[in-house]
Amino acid sequence: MPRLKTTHDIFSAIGEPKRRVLIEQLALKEMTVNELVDIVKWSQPTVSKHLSVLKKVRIVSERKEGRYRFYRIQPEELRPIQEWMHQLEKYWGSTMDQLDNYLNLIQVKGTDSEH
Amino acid sequence: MPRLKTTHDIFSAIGEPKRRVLIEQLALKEMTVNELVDIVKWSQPTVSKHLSVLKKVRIVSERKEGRYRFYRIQPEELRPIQEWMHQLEKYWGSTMDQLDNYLNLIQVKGTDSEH
DNA sequence: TTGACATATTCCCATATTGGAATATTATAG
DNA sequence: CTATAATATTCCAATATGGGAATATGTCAA
Repeated sequence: MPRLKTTHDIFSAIGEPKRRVLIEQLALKEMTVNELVDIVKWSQPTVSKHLSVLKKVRIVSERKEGRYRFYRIQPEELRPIQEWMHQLEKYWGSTMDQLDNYLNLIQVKGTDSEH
Repeated sequence: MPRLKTTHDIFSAIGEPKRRVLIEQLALKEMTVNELVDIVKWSQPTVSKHLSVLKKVRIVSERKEGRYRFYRIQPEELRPIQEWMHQLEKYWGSTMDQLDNYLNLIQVKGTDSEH
């Protein structure tokens, strides 16, 4: 048998670098497709398509207003990832905890959203 | 221009469900390829290949011992993911923090590694 | 209404990805 | 040495993916 389907969950969604960039931008504020296009400098269809998969996995939601569509992050949807990481931490103790503390302490350098 | 390359970083690596299963198993203990095969019930080449990409992104390391190869998790390599999430949290305040607390409190149900 | 704007969708192509099967490689046992 | 165990690698086929270009859709402005 050939291969199965590629489930489109949160994990695979953020596997795409461009999608991460979109998320980073939308983390700052709700935005319109063209606003995003202006910022990231990709074609409008490219942005729309990526938004579409982000929408499918619920990490972004869409609000229509006239001919504009505002996209906004749904942070809770990152929960599965956090949970997954925490599950793993259970078996490692220190290593990741240290990181956690480190990060909580230093609230850190610039956003790394270089595109 | 057609498309570019798919950078093989940690994010895309854990986008694959099977790879997550392998990580979950290796989180418990260092293991051999065949041990993993016994557990997950996929073909040996399938396991080896996934291990190979996990190795490439450094989330697992390999220790040779005779004809056996022990694979082990390198937890620090999940750091970029944690950092990324934390960066995002900066802009959201409560939502994810609450989750964080919740998770730290209840150290939780069984592993969800059903295969 | 009509034209322009904002966005989504479709079609196509190049490439990436995964799994299976077969085979190569390495190392140990006998 | 040789057979076999443990694992990696190669080759192949099916499918998924992402981008470009063109087009469709919906909505406002004049």
